[in-house]
Amino acid sequence: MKKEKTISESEWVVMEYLWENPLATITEIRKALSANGWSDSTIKTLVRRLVSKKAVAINDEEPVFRYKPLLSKNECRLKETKSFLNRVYNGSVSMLVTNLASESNLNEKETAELLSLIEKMGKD
Amino acid sequence: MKKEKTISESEWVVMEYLWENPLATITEIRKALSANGWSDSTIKTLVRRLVSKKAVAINDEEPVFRYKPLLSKNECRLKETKSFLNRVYNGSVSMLVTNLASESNLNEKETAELLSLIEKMGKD
DNA sequence: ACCCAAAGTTTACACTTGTAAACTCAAACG
DNA sequence: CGTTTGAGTTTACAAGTGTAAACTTTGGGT
Repeated sequence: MKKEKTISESEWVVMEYLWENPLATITEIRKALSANGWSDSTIKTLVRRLVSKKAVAINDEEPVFRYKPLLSKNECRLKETKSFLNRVYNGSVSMLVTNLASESNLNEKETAELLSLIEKMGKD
Repeated sequence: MKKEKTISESEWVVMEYLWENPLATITEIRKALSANGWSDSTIKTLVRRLVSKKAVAINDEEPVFRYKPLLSKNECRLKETKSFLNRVYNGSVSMLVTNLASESNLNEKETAELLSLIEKMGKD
């Protein structure tokens, strides 16, 4: 069993940026993320940790290093979604959606339609 | 700013049990959860932490202590769901559902219907 | 040729989480 | 009554996270 390193909340923010800007330099990353109130050091640490988790790779052809995500946004999302679903909703998509629906303002009929569609998704 | 103590993954398992069995005694909790491979001590620690996080209350009227959840499953779920949505899907329900739909086997038309329903939910 | 700022590396430190042993105290058993 | 046992409390300890300072090296400017 490998370790299955997870991406932490703060690290996600960095990943989001890298997904939008693959091959960014640190300067770029710093510029963009310092708005979050993070210091230089913090950002460097986050990037370094992502590299050591093999979520980001370093391109060191040129004088400057460029950082590139190794995992796609989609695969990360799916993984997170799955673990979230299991933890909070026993893996049941329909329960999740029911909850979302009840939080917003769908009426009875709409909710029913929604659920029947979800059912078609097969394994909830 | 209050601390916003969060319930960890392991603690969540304990909460699940308490939601099903409010006012359970430790012995009961232990019996039920030792199946997860946790030692006695571990379970006691988890319960204690939940108490200190004010997620669980102690009823000490009788000789034995009984533990009771202070937060409902629904409110915990909603809170988790919201933070998950923000973290992973920028708070967009429709993006989440799109992703779930694409993972299963909805066809074009079904997916479209699903999305239009989700749109009716207002704020994505 | 020399200094500085920025890139990259090392070290730090408190808090949370997973996991659990050790200790204390009272009730139950024999 | 003394001993075992389980409930509750204290202490432990490594890994992960948030957050960042300090140190080192090096290309660019003067």
